[in-house]
Amino acid sequence: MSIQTGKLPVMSLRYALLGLLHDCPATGYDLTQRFTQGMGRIAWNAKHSQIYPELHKLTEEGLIEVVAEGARGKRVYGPTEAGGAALREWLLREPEDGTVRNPLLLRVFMVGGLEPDDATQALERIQRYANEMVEELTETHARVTAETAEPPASAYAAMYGIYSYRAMQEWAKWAIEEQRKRVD
Amino acid sequence: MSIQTGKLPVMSLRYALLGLLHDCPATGYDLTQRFTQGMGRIAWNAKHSQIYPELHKLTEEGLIEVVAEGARGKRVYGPTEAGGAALREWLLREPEDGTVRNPLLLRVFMVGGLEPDDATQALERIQRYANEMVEELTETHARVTAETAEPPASAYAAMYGIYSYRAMQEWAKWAIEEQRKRVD
DNA sequence: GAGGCCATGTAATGAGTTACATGATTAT
DNA sequence: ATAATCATGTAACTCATTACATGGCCTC
Repeated sequence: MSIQTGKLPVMSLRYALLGLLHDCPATGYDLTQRFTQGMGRIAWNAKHSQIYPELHKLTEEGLIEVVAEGARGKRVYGPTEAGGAALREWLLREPEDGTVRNPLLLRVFMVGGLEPDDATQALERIQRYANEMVEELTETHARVTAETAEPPASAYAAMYGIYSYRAMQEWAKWAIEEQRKRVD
Repeated sequence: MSIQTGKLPVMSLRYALLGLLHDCPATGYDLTQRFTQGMGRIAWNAKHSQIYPELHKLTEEGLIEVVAEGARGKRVYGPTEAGGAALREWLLREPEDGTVRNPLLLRVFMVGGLEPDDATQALERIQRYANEMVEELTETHARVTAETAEPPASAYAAMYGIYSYRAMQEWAKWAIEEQRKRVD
């Protein structure tokens, strides 16, 4: 039993990869796609240039392994026993809340820097954006749940997105109302 | 008229700083506090080690200036005309949606990697966490709006947090229900 | 055979965190 | 006096993005 002295490194990317591979074995290319289409929009993103080296490290450490090979140097990875254990251990750990980052929100919280009319327009744009995202994610969720029986990370992510963009709509409505009050 | 070839650098930090200084002139120390207490939890965070150098750069570029000095080398910054213009320009720009990052969500979307019981417990923990956040942010919002007349970035951020953590509660309820279905 | 997608990798640069470092002021 | 908070800064390191680079496979 070891005593925790310093902080654990975050390294969420490796757990993101372990989690995605747990849902379904995949190539680095597949994982890149899944990031940009699914979870990348909601919780975490990574580019192939970061994914490939991380897959190598995880393989060296025995947390994942090549489960199939194919044309064009294709390598399908899956988690090992140790990898599954590492994932579970991370999931059950008390979640220290790491850094949150959302450039879109940063932008809208700054509307105080605009003239009231411009601010209202910016907020209305947010409403429209939230509408679009709810629609898009509703489709995504339907597609993802149709494909697989169990709800994997992407289904959870899509549904979370639906709830949270609805919240964004409500917030924008509230904020527009606030703006209206300020003008009067 | 120039044609955009490459991508614009993101540099959200500088706009975060410009926005916060627009709400109210502040020192690097103040800004650090505001990040960790307010918006840092919801949209963007930065440490003093990143803030101070950026304040220097912004000063060199004439976007902010020292509006007051005090004891202990204290320097209060405020935006210049050019800084205000740069902020407005950024706010009105079509928002390309930059990378979102939320380690907490990443974690909960991975509950597929757990046994049903453990998954349910993890989701219940999320519910409790969301409850706490709603309470905390309700207080924050009340305090922030009491202090200043106009709603600045921190008030918007707090209210957004309230809506979005309520969404998290609803999502967790849904996810727990899904888990229950899987067990049957 | 040409264009698009699949599939992998590395190098250079930029952004962010942790750790190191210092010192004045204020409250107890 | 001594601890907490105010206030600033730099250096080393890690993490993430962009750009560079290559080549096979598949469809039209």
